[in-house]
Amino acid sequence: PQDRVHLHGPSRDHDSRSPSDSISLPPSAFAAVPTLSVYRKSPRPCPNQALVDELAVLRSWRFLQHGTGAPESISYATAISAIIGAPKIDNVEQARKLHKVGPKLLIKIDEFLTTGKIAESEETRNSAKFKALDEMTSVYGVGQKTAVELYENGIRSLEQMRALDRWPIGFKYQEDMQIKMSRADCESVANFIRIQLDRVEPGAHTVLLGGYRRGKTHSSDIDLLCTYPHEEGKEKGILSRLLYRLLAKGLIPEDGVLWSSSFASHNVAPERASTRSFDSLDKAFVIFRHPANGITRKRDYFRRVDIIITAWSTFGSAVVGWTGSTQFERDLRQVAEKKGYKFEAGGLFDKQTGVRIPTLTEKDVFRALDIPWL
DNA sequence: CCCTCATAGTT
DNA sequence: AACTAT
DNA sequence: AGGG
Ligand SMILES: Cc1cn([C@H]2C[C@H](O)[C@@H](COP(=O)(O)OP(=O)(O)OP(=O)(O)O)O2)c(=O)[nH]c1=O
Ligand SMILES: [Mg+2]
Repeated sequence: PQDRVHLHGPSRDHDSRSPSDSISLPPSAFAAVPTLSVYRKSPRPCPNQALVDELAVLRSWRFLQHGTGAPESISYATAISAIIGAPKIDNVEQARKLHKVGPKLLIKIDEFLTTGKIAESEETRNSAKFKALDEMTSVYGVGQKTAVELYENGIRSLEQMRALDRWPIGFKYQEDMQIKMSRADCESVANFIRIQLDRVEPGAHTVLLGGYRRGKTHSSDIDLLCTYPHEEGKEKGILSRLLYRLLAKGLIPEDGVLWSSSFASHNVAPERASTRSFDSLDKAFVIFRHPANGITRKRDYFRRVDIIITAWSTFGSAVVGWTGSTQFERDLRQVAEKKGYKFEAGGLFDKQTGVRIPTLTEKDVFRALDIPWL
C-alpha cells in the first residue's frame, strides 16, 4: 500500500500503485480517458500498475537512449500517462481506444495481457547497456548525453568513471544519494530546516511538496516550500540567510550547496531579456546532513534537499509547480500555452502582456486555466 | 512538417 | 551553446 | 502518438 495522502485535485500521480476498482466498464470509458493528466482526478488507484511497471522500463530505456525531450520518449511517456489514467484494461480492444496508444504499444499490451509480462522489458532490464547507462546517470552531474558518450568510449561502470575524477561532488555523496527516504525521514529533515528558518525569520509557512505530497512512500529528495503568509516581501533575502545558517551549523557541508539562485558562486546580474518575468522564487539545491539519532539512524545520512522560497502572492503557483508529477507539469504547461498563458512554478503569466495573474492558492491556477478541480 | 515544459546554473 | 538539474 |  502506498500511504496515499488524501488530496483533492487533478491527476498528479504517476507513481500510484494500489489495487484496482474491478468494475467492468463500457468501451466508451476508455475513449473518454482524457489525454492530459491535468483533466484526471488524483489520487486514484492505478488498476493497470503491473502493465505500467513493465512499460516504464521501456520508457526509461528510451529516456536513456534519446533524452526525455525526444519524440521517442514523449510518445511513450504520454501513452503511459493515458494508461495510468485508464480503467483496468482487460483486452486489446479497450486499449485500442486509449488516446496516444498506437499499433506498436498495442502489441506490447497484447503480450502483457496474454503472458503477464513483456519480453522486451525483461531483456532491457537485463541488458548490460541499460544497466550501465542507468547506473552512470545516477551520478550527480552526469546526464543522458554524457552517459552515452562515456559508454561509446568504453567507460561503462561507476569505477571507471570515478577514476576519471571528473565528478568529485557526485562521487563524494554517491552512496547516500541512492538511498530513498521514508516519509518519516522527509518529515524529520523538514523539521530540522524549519527550526533553523524560524531562527532566521519567524512566521514562515512551510510545506513538503514533490513526490511526498503525492503520497509516495519513498522519495529521492525533499522538496520544501517556504512562504510568509500575508506578508509579501518578507521572504526577500531569506534564502541566503538560511543557507548561511545551515552551513554554519554544519547541517550543510561546505561543498553541499549544489546550486542556488541567490548564492551563485560568482555571477553578475543575470541580464535576462528585459521582457522576462522576474522569478518570484528563490531556490537552492543542497546536500543536507541528516544527523544520527541513535535509534532510527545509526549514522548521519546525506540527503538531497530542494529549498524553495516564494512570495505569498504566488504561493499557489509554487505549490502546483513543485508537486508534480513531472508529466503533470508538462501537461499543465502545455494547456497554459494553448490558452495564451505561460505557467511556471514562479507564477502564471499572460503571454501577450507578460502580466502575472495572482495565484495565492492552487485553485487560483486551475481556475485561471479553466481546468476543473476534481 | 514541426513540436511536444520552462527555467536556471555551470562548463 | 550544450548540458544537467529541478 | 497526435495536435496544429
Ligand atoms: C524533474 C522535473 C521536475 N519538475 C517539478 C515536478 C516535480 O514533482 C517537482 C519535484 O521534482 P523531483 O524532486 O525531481 O521529483 P519528485 O519529487 O516528483 O520525485 P522524487 O523526488 O521522489 O524523485 O518539480 C518539473 O516541473 N519538471 C521536471 O523536469
Ligand atoms: Mg522530490
